[in-house]
Amino acid sequence: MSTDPGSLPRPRGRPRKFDHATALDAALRTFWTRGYGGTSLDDLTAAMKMNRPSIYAAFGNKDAVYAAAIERYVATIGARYLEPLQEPRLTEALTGFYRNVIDGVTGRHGPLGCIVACTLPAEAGASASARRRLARVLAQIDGAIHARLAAARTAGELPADADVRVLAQTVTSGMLAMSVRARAGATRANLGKLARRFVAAVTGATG
Amino acid sequence: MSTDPGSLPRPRGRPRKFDHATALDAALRTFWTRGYGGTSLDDLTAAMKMNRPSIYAAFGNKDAVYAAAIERYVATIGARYLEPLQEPRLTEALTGFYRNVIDGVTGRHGPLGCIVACTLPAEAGASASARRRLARVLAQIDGAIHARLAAARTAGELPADADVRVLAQTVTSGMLAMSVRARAGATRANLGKLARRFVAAVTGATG
DNA sequence: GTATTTTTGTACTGTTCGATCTAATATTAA
DNA sequence: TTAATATTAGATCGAACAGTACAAAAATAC
Repeated sequence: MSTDPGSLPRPRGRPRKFDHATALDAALRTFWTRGYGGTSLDDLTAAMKMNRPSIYAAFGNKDAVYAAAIERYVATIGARYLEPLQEPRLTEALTGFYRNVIDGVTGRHGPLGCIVACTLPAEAGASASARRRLARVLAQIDGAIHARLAAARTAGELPADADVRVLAQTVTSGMLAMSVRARAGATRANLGKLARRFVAAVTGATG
Repeated sequence: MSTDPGSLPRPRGRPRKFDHATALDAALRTFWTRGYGGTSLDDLTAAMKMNRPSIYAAFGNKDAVYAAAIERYVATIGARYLEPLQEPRLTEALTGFYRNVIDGVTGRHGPLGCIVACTLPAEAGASASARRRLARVLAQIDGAIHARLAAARTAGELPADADVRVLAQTVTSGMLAMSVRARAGATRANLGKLARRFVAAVTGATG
C-alpha cells in the first residue's frame, strides 16, 4: 500500500531506512526474551537495525519503546488469542482461545511465554505506570472473555446465576499460568491437558 | 540461641555486624519489589546494611544473592502457603492454601505478588539457570499439591479416575494468576472470589 | 544547479554498573 | 603484649549504561 500511486507524496528529507512495524517487532522480541531491565540500547540497536538517534526520534526513550512493544503485542498476538471467542458454541470458543494461547506461548512464533505475564510484573513492583499498564491489559482480556461468557449465559450455555465475572477471571488466569509454565519449559501436551481442565471447569463439564 | 553458653566459641577475627537471615530477608524484599535487573548493588547495600565486600564474602555475586533470596522465599513464605494442605478435609485444605496465598501476595507482609511468579519469569527468558530454577519451584509446588490430591482421591473425596496431576497444576495455576493479579492491584475480596472458584473447580462442587 | 529538510552514522557525554583492592578495625589465641 | 585472623569501610576499577551532539548523506523543492 506504500506503493499506491495515489498516496501522499514522499516527505522532504532523507528517506527512512527502517520499517516502523518491522523495527517494533524486533524490539518486541528482544524485550519479550530479556525483559525490560535485561535489554540494553545496544541490544535494541542490533535487533532493530537502527542507530540510537533514529530510535529516539521514532519512539522516544527506552521506556517508550517498551510501552510500544507491549501495545504491539496486545494488538497483534493478543488479539489472535481472542479471535476464537467468536465461535458460536462456548466450549469451542474457549478451546480455541486456549489453543491459540498455547500456540503463542510455547515458542513456535516467538520467545517462550508472553511478554505481559512474564516481563511486565517484574517492572510493576517499582513502577506505578507499569502496574497501571498491567492492570489495564488484564482488564481488557477479562472484559473480552466476560462479554463472551455473558452471551453464553444468555444463550443458556451457562446457568442463569453463574458469576460470569469470576468465570472470566478464571479463564484469563489459566492463560497467565500457562504463560509462566511455558516460560519454565512446559510442553504443549501438558498445557493442552491443563487447558481442557480449565474449559471443563468453566463450562461445567466434568473433567 | 546465639547466646547459648554451651554453643561453639566465637570465631577468631572481627565479629560480624550483620545477621545473615536478616540481611537475606532485606535482599529478598528488594529483589521482590524491583526484580533482578531493577536491583543494583547500591540498592542491596542500602537494604542489607552491608558494604559490598561483606556481601560478596557472605553470598558471592549478585546472582548468588538473588538465588539465595528465592530459596529463602520458598523455604519461609512458600512453605506457609502449603501448611494448610494438612487439613483433613480437602475443601478446607485448598481453601486454607489460597487464604495464605492471598494473604502473602496482597502486600500486608511484603511487596505485592510473589517473587517467583513476578520476577523469575523475566529472567528465565534469557537465563537457562533461571529457567531451571523456575521449573524446579513450580514442580515442587505441583508435587506437594499433587500428593494432597492423591490422598484425597484415596479417601474418596475425588473420583477414582480423577487426573490429580492436572488438578494439582490447576491449583498451582490459580496461585500464579493471583500473584500476577495482586501485582496489578487486585483486591483481597476479588482474589477471594477467584479462590472459591478454583476450589470448587477442583473439588467438583458447582460454584 | 542550489537551498532546504530529514535521516543516518559515529563519536562522545556523564553516570551508574558489578566487582575488587587496600587499609583500618575488632576480636581471639598465645 | 604480641601475633594471627576475620570483618568493615571507603576508594576505585574498567565496563556498560541511557542518552545526545554533530556532521555527512540522501532525498525534495525551487
